[in-house]
Amino acid sequence: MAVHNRDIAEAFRRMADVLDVEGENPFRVRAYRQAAATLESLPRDVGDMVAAGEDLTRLPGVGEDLANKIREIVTTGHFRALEEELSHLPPGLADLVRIPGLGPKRVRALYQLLGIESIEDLKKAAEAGEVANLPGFGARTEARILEEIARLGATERRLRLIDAEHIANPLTSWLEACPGVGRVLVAGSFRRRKETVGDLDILVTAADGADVTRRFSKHPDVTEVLSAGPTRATVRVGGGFQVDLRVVDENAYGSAALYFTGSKAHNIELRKLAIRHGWKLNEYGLFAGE
DNA sequence: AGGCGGTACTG
DNA sequence: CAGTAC
DNA sequence: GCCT
Repeated sequence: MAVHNRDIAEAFRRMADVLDVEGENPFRVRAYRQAAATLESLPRDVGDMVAAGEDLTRLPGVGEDLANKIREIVTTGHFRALEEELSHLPPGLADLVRIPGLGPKRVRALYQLLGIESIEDLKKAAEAGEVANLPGFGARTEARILEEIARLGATERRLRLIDAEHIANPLTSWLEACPGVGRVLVAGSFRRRKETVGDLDILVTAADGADVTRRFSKHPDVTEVLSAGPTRATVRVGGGFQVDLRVVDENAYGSAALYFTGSKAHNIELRKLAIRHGWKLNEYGLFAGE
């Protein structure tokens, strides 16, 4: 059975999760995730490239090492480095870092302090109220963990663009009518008109951000407030769809619109370009370096 | 060999 | 301040 | 881990 890009990407992601929990160098972890993303967006089957003897290191984020690992997976169907790493950990532990709010440090704390080895274990512990007592955790974190676990079963959370639009439009009108709000722009992948949208990134200009995020958090469609501060709020609306609201000053509108429209890869290239010119680019503007 | 994005919110 | 997310 |  042929190995496809998707399978290799999944293996690399799994490797990243395991290394993450093991406390490996975060940049090494990121390299696996980056390569996984490259493979998934690749229009060609990497197996064909291997068969044709093509140079895999030409792919962005794929160097000598990962090219060898891709070849290994394609030709043998095995990924020995992953199997090796997995033997160091309970098999279900690495899954925990996929729960939003849980990074490698918290997962290790759960494992060491409560012996939690899987999402199943975590669910039981959280239901028993044991998680809230851990250092760095609290009642709110515990509640959120349970919600995230419940969401995990639900089928893919991405929405088709048209469905995202039906959520975005009323929110946009509502924000435009909000006192103190100037411009309103739905940025992110929605603005890039991607086929599906994972969340909504709404950019707003206002002088008093805290007031806007506070009002927004009380919008009738908001079912859950994940965070809310003076410049940003993250909420979920009916159906569990995530909406990020960012508030910037009017004079940062242009750079914020650029920044929050992305894509992430595009932003990274732009930042590099700025650095090469001795400048610094962020969501607030383009500035002279240092 | 040395850098790897920069900023905001929670606990 | 550490951890996490974006 | 990759990239410059």
